[in-house]
Amino acid sequence: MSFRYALQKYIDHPENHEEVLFYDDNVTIIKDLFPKSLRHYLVLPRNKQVSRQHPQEVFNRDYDDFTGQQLYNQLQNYCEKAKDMIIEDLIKVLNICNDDIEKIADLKNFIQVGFHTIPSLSNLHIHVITKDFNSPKMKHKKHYNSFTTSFFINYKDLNPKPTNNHLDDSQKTEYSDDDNDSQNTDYSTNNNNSQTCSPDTSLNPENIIKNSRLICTYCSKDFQFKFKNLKTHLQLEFVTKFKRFNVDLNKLTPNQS
Amino acid sequence: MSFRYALQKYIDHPENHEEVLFYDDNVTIIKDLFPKSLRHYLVLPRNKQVSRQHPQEVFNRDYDDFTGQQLYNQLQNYCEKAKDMIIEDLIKVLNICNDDIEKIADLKNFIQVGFHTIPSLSNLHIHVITKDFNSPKMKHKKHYNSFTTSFFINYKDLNPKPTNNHLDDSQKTEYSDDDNDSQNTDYSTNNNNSQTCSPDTSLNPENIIKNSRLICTYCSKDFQFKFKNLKTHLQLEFVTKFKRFNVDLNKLTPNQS
DNA sequence: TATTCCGATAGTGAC
DNA sequence: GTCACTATCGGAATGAG
Repeated sequence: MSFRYALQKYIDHPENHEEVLFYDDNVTIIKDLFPKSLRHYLVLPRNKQVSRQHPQEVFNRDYDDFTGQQLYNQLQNYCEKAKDMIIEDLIKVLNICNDDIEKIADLKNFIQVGFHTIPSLSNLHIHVITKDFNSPKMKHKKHYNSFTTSFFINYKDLNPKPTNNHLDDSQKTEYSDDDNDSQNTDYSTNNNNSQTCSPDTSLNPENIIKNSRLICTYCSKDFQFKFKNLKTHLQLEFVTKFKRFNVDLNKLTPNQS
Repeated sequence: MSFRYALQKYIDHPENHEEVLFYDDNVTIIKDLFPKSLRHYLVLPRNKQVSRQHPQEVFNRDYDDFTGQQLYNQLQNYCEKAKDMIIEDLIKVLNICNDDIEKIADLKNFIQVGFHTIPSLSNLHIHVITKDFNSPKMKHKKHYNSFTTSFFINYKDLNPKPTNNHLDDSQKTEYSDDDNDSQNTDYSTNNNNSQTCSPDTSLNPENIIKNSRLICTYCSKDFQFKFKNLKTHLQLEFVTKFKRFNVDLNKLTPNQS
């Protein structure tokens, strides 16, 4: 078995692995073993047919026992569950009051959910990850850009049912809001395709993560291709964001409670 | 004083420095502090006017007290002296009999003399160096290619008096040999400009040492741009060449007797 | 874009 | 192309019998 099936074991035998946070017949939810942020979980559909799909097509076909739309809705619930698990964990770690709605809402907005355009691991997996990107395992430009450019596909953008997701304000209509959940979540990323590249290469997803400059997700500062500088800066942004909590920042370790 | 005048001290105060092997009013001869071969000496003209010349022009003008041709002839003698010093040193180190003409002739052919097209150090300096290029200080491609491509200007090719140096066999005539010394020396290098590059960049000396592939000077094997592989190979070639001498090869240390 | 190892490539600073 | 330091960029292997 090649490295491309490194996630298979969590699908086949979720009960055997420490890093499994939850499983049922439909999904396994694990801590990413190489977390790129303070919290970085993966939702793994266990259905064999689904697990071998590519992100861009998984919801645009039907399966033996369910439609693409049904699958989308089902997995969306598991993604919400993964988000909730992150929130619950952070509430504990950060000593947040359960009724501090503002802080909790802020944390929810600090989580993004979606796929990589070209995953290296073959088993379909959904990233549920906080947006600090402050982690020792965040080691190079492609790591960062895989979450902060259009290489990252937000889960919401894959809903096979047409919505107003892709319409700008002038095109929005009142009836378009029917099926969207009304949570105050923000899955958006810095999909800065507008950088000057030759047109052919900019369309290639591999080149997007290779050639996109490093833009801070907090403040949009451009670090060109100086990854170390970005790392230092992200650590500062992290401290700025989390120092208001009653906790030793050194104990905010990626995927560790 | 910037690093570009690192050699100035040997010109101003040759008596103060351990690495000075010889000096008189005209030149200082030193061991290169970062030898790129088993033996790597530098001949430094001490005349202020001469010291600030560029290699390509130094012999094509006249000076207050001598002509370019006179300077060329004078420095040629000092280069021969530096070569002789290397030979004498190696005869000792390698336990060679003084009457072993063959081995000594072979060593002479194993030394090259000349300039870098674009020296980084401003004081004019002539490299007198064995052609093994087997040294811990040989650290990257530019080091190697600066001695083995047309970036290296053989001293003989700078004689301002027209000779047959640049004529091919069909153009050679009997009168053209008048002023050349008749020693059995070979200053030639692998000036492989014929590698496929775009014409504009291949003419740029900086691009020659950057873009020329790494070719073994012993066997012409092409190592592309794999410098580490070349290093390993040069060490093997070195052992092959010197194992016939009665000496522990580990003691053949660059510029150390 | 899974990681890790190794090495090639590139920029800087040096007083 | 001086050196030495740091960092970025780039390829290859990775399994299992």
